Amino acid sequence: MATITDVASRAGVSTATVSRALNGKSTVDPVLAARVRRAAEELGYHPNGLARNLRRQETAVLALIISDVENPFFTAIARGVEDLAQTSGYSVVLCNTDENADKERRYLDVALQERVAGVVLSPTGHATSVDRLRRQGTPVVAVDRPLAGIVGDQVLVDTRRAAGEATTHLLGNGYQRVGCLSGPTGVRTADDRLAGYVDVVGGRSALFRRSAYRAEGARLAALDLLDEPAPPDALLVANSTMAIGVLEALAERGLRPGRDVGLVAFDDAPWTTLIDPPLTVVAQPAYDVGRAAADLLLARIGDSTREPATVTLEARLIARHSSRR
Amino acid sequence: MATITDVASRAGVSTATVSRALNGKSTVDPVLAARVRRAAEELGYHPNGLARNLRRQETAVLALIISDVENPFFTAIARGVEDLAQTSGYSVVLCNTDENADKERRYLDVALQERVAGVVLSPTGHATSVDRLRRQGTPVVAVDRPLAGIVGDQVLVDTRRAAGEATTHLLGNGYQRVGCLSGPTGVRTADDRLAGYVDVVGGRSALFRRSAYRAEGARLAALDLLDEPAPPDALLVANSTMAIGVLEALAERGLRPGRDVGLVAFDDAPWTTLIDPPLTVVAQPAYDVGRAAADLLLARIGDSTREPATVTLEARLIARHSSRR
DNA sequence: TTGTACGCGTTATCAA
DNA sequence: TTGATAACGCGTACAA
Repeated sequence: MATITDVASRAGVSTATVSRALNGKSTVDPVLAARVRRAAEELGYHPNGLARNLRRQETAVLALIISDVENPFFTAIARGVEDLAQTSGYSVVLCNTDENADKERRYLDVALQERVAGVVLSPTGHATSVDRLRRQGTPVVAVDRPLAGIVGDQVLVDTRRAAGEATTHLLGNGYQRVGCLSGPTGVRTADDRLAGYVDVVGGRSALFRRSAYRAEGARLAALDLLDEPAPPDALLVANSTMAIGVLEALAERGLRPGRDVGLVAFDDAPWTTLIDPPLTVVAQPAYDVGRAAADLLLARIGDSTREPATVTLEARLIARHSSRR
Repeated sequence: MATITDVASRAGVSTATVSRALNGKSTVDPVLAARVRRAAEELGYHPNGLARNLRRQETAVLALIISDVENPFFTAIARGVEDLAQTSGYSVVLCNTDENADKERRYLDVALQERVAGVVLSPTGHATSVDRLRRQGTPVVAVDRPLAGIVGDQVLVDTRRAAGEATTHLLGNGYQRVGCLSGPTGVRTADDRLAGYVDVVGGRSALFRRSAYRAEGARLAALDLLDEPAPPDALLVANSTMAIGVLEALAERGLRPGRDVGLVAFDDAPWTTLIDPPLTVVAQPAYDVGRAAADLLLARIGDSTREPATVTLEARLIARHSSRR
């Protein structure tokens, strides 16, 4: 693999000149510059990013650490982050933690060791520690869920309010016993959505189960709820992956969404309009969350002293047919 | 940020000893080793991966470059790659090219410049060039689609045969005019699936359209086909994203899957069992494709002289109700 | 077993 | 405008 030294000797100049010519920094004699470019071309020279970053003490890559690549909500965020980052010449690498604290820690280590320019993180849980990154000066912005006990940049969705609104919507459509299926305790979004639900129905009549943010867990939880002596006649479900499990559970019990059991789920996944009846959803502006996060991150990279910002975006209810009889 | 030098002076030893102690390579006096670890701990020392990789001329990260993060097929591959890579201590970073040749080129450059240990690539199209990577000695394995004109490791799915089988299945279920909706020309999987379809129906009676591997494109293409004077009474659709568009098109025309228009689509997306009627699919072993690719890549990293291997996995038809009347 | 010293490939500083 | 040279932080011959 050709190095800058090879190019230099081939062009008959110093490495310094090669560097200057190729980076277009300081001004270089056009003739020399052309010679250098030619030599580089002929040698198939590509600068070694490792050496460059080591020298410059910076990298043009952002790490995006999310908990589930298979969840459309997070992939939409990824596209948002990517699109904005690209405009500033940053590349984005995606790391999937699979809701696993160990993997998360490992990827945070990688981010630290590889000295990425910044990280966008959707923390798996309580135990997430970004201390080392912050100590080292690597900017971190939290998305979707806040970082426990840390003041810093973050982009959140007002999911509690949205959960309340969805519950009210169900009640308004004549359902009497609205239940809720939420994610794991300690995961902020799950806690918030449950809280928003409780805000409306009141603590005494709350009827809910919690499970992992997965289809299978939700299916079991839903079955459990439906088999109660006094089962719910409507369900608020905390994300679209769980919604899949809930729909399966309803099918197993021969219950029809809407008519038998009202349904509202978080996240406007692409398939929600395809099913019968179409699913009423709480659409989160995932793409915009991603863009906002990248925006905050880039701003922070540019100026580490600015005030930490919290951006809160609104979710909106899209009423379709699964929430009416 | 603490460096190895800081640790060395704090522990009262040389940097060489610190390096040895922390990497557990050569043998070090236990007492000194403990002192080193303690000093490192106190300083919050984390080795600089850039410097380390520069020195070692290697990195423990794999790049996975795919064309669509929002396609469950690719995310499943991602999990396969990741799971296998983890067992060997490699991290995986995901790059989304969005079916865009420019982005792809950019990410290939990043991979080259950052000197990743290897890359798993699902090439967007004809123009994909991995010459530079290969020249540099970075192993590349192609997944899903082969790299044009290159002999190298690859993991493919026998999608042509599967397309033929699906077509036969539709014909066998009494559909008379089976049509096909495939992806863009030049994308190997799209070409193959179309070819598999033509293999069965014969060139003269072929009734097909091609569009981007996207819902909207497929919707339009499906509408176009359905509005023909002699429209198809069954459709083979080349992926699950397109299937969404096709289902929308059918709904717009008031056509019911199965009864009015038989339907088989590639990829067993999570929602395919939720719709009514459940979608008959050609399930590709995406997760296994990912594992196999990582396996090949790791083997190649370990031994660059081994024979290039092509792994071909089989897809299987899952007959549900959208393909019968 | 430990330390000294060099080099990995760049870029930035300083003289010329 | 150009070139020699010193870092960046680490790992590893080689010598002690």
